Amino acid sequence: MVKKTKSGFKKNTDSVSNAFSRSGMSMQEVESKLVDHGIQPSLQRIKLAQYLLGKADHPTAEQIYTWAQKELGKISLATVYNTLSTFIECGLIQEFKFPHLDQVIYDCRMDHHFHFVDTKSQRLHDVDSGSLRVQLKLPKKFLVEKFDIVFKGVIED
Amino acid sequence: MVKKTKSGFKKNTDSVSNAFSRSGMSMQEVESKLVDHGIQPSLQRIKLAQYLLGKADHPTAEQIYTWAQKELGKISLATVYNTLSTFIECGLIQEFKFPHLDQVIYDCRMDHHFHFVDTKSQRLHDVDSGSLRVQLKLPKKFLVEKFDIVFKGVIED
DNA sequence: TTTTACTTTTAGAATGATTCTAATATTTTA
DNA sequence: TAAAATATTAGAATCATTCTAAAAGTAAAA
Repeated sequence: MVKKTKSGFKKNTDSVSNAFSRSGMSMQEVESKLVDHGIQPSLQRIKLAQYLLGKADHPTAEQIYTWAQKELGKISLATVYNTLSTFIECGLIQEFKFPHLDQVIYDCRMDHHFHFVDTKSQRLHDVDSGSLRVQLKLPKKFLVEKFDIVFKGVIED
Repeated sequence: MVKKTKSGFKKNTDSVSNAFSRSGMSMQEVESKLVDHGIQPSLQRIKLAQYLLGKADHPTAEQIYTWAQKELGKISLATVYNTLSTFIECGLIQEFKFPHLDQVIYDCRMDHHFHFVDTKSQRLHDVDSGSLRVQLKLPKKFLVEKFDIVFKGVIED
């Protein structure tokens, strides 16, 4: 379980490199963000959160794992999945599944938004919910609670 | 490969039951539909097409397999998947992947349409493309070629 | 502190949908 | 009919993700 703690706890920061000291959030900033979300800030969680919140762009679990291995030297793939589940549970990130991709992608944007898939690069771009208007005519017994949209296309150079 | 043939060919119709003689298409109708699409009408293909085109409602491969086993007595799961691929390749059906489901669903509607997921029953309902209007404001370099929408909600009794 | 109770991390096994492989059966063409 | 092509099959392989059960780490109680 992930429980709130009044104060953070000591971490074995021995093997911490500071590849990100210059980009994204600092360890401290990430740490308090985790605490804010009720997540105990272990080293692995801080590092993964740092990547997810500051550096990554719609990464897959595999990409996160690869990055984390470089960063931490050694981490279990199970930890990556466990941590991602925890982050999702606690509302730090969301996950998306796309028809064109057999892997889940993780997204640090927590607002309601959509995605554009560049079919050339396979890269994802965010589409703000404000840039979209949807009108739907259905029999009134269909009560729509939410909808997902994925746009596919190319990006002109 | 699936090649056009001038005429149909003999099938071992020995074990054919006619559970569907009263609903959906007849074997003959299905057979010519297959031929129209350049698909050699084997017994397995006819039966699966009969199910997909006339009886099934957004089935998964598993459901198709289960039905086919009852209908044909014996059929390989690989045949089900092979046949579905063939049907898709030849434009007889489409496949859809949904975020809420870990299996592909197969759809005999070939027009552009969308889906509504009833979160109570998990059942899918078709949404005609005409019942939807989407306005999108993106930077002009984003050239949208297509989009998928999935609506989620409940159906009032 | 020291003990005790939790929580986190881990390696590797398990799962489950789908695809692959390579052999056999069936059908078409020559 | 023989030869060539296509279809079907059982079972193995794949691959992302989840599960399991043990080991390591951390916090709170005594």
